[in-house]
Amino acid sequence: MKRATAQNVATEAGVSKWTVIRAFTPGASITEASRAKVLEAAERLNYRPNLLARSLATSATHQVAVLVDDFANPHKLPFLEKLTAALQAEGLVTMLININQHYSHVHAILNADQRQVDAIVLFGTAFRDEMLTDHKLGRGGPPMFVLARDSQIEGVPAISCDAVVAIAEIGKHLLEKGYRRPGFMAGARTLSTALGRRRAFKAFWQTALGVELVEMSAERYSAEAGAQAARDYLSKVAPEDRIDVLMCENDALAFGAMDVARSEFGLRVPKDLAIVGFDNAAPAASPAYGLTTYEQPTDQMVKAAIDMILERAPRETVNFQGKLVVRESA
Amino acid sequence: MKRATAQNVATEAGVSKWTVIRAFTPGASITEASRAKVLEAAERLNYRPNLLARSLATSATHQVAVLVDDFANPHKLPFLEKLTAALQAEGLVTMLININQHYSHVHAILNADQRQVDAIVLFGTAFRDEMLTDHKLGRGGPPMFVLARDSQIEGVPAISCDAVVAIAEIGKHLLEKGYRRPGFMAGARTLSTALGRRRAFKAFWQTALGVELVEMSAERYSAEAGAQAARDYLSKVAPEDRIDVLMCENDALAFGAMDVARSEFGLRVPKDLAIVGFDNAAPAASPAYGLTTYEQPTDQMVKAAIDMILERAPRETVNFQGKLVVRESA
DNA sequence: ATAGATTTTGCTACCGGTAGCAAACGTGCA
DNA sequence: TGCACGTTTGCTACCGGTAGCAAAATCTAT
Repeated sequence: MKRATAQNVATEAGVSKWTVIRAFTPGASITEASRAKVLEAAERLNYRPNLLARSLATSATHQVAVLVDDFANPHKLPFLEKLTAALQAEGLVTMLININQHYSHVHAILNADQRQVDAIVLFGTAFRDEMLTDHKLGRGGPPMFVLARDSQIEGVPAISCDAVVAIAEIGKHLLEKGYRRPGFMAGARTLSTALGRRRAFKAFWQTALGVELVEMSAERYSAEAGAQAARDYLSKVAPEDRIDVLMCENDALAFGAMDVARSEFGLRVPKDLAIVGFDNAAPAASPAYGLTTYEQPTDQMVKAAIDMILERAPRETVNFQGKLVVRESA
Repeated sequence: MKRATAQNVATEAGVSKWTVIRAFTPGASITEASRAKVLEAAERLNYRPNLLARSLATSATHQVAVLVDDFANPHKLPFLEKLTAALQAEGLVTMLININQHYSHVHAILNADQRQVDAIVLFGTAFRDEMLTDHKLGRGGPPMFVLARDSQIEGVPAISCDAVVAIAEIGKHLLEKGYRRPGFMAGARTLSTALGRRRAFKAFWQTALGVELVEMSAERYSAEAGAQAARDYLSKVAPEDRIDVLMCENDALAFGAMDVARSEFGLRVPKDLAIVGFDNAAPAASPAYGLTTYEQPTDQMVKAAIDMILERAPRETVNFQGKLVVRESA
């Protein structure tokens, strides 16, 4: 049984298909009598308008592609929740695209473009700038935005949390607490400049105390990778030579690092090793971790993204200020 | 600058638009010469086919709506990762729909239907059966599937993890460990029958020892809600009257319960109170929790869902067997 | 009753592809 | 050279809507 079309309903109701359309268009010029007649016929035939056809005619799909590559970060889930809710509140639908080895940004952007999405949001994905600048992906396609990550790319505005301000606040807190031998754990080395946190943290200690940062890097942004990186460092360096505070590029890494420090090396956090994360993911608040971390203003960021997508705000990079969440770990 | 259409490319290349289409259709009847000519013209005009128009003509969008309402459960993220990856591997795209107070199942299903999705997956969402049975949503629309939850609804097959088998395994383990006073924490009371775990757990103890289950329920499926439910119970019941093992409907609840038991009531887990979860979410493996839990066979479930969507397998309810993951907490 | 204004309805053309048939083309063989 | 045959190309019709104009119907005022 095929679905009924406006034409079918029109025949059933004894009017033209344009009258049917009008009955379903709020504010259209139509008499109550015809509207009622049409709606009744539509009900009988179980008619539901075809949004695909509408999108084709109006060239607006009200679909937004959201690219994600980092499903190991628990912080992504509530963020994604807010993003989808906000999009839906504006009548937009989320096309969730999983970027991985089998499905690159190029794939994703090409596909989203051909599906005529209204916008493409790179939600914290790790990409090389060349990919977007070299490639012809930019021209003529839907507007692109980078959310929760930096972007230096012309024409691709970023909506992110100001790393310099955040790191300054974190650094100040650590300095006051008396930590003097800082370490930094980055995820996915080649792309870690993406967040600017490493750079800012390094610069902070350089300026404040003239000390050199101990750097380590995890394979990916996940608790397991963070655990492994911490394990490598701790088993390599003698207790007396170790850092006294470890800043992790995000909470996922910090959870892994804290687990290893405590359970495999018997270190007390923060007494033997203080740990700081970034994102304020849910487990950070748990007494099991009590992780000092930095909370991104996700509500503001989501709102800003939506405003740009809908052209209610200029499409240019914006940085928001988050807030330090001090807990037991540092 | 508008996007180029097949007609534009045709004019540019000096052929008809059907020849252009053929140049982009694998296996179509076309000479190498024309194909080259067309591809070159297409390149010049930066032509990209419009999948919306194709979908309209072929009535296949290769889009699958995935409904989620439970973003507080960390288990959802890796599961969603697998699901999207598997869909993408089959050329399907995920329309992620966030079910919440402002956007009901009815909204979501109506919208997805009008967008002509190829299938709708209710991914662990809590819905009342009447909603799907009463409503005309079923008829004529895309096929619907329930993933990671039970479904008694005619025509809406479920792909889930066998609760009876799972609970039997968990129960057997707890019995062997010597626990005798079991408690169960459900999420979202009105819908908790959805998972069948409570029922199975109750029946298990009834049959095995003839003991009555102590039941508590959380407002939602989240760590916070689990914490609150545990707090209510522990502060109400004197230490000597308490249960000795608490089975939580999912890990999110278990994390909250364990946090409260340890940090607010000073209980040792599992000595004073053993705790069991369900899902084997990432933090369960962390030494900070060491949660004994049950792992759903997500890979199998995803594969089964895809097979049903693509009609490679009969569209009927299937139950898979997961496996018990024993850790320190019980 | 009638002219004029206003509302309602129907129409053509279009969005950008696909399906499948018919005509044009090229080739091999008698 | 002519014909049959297979391949390539172009065509009409269609998918299910929208835009905006023209015709028809209704309303208002004289």
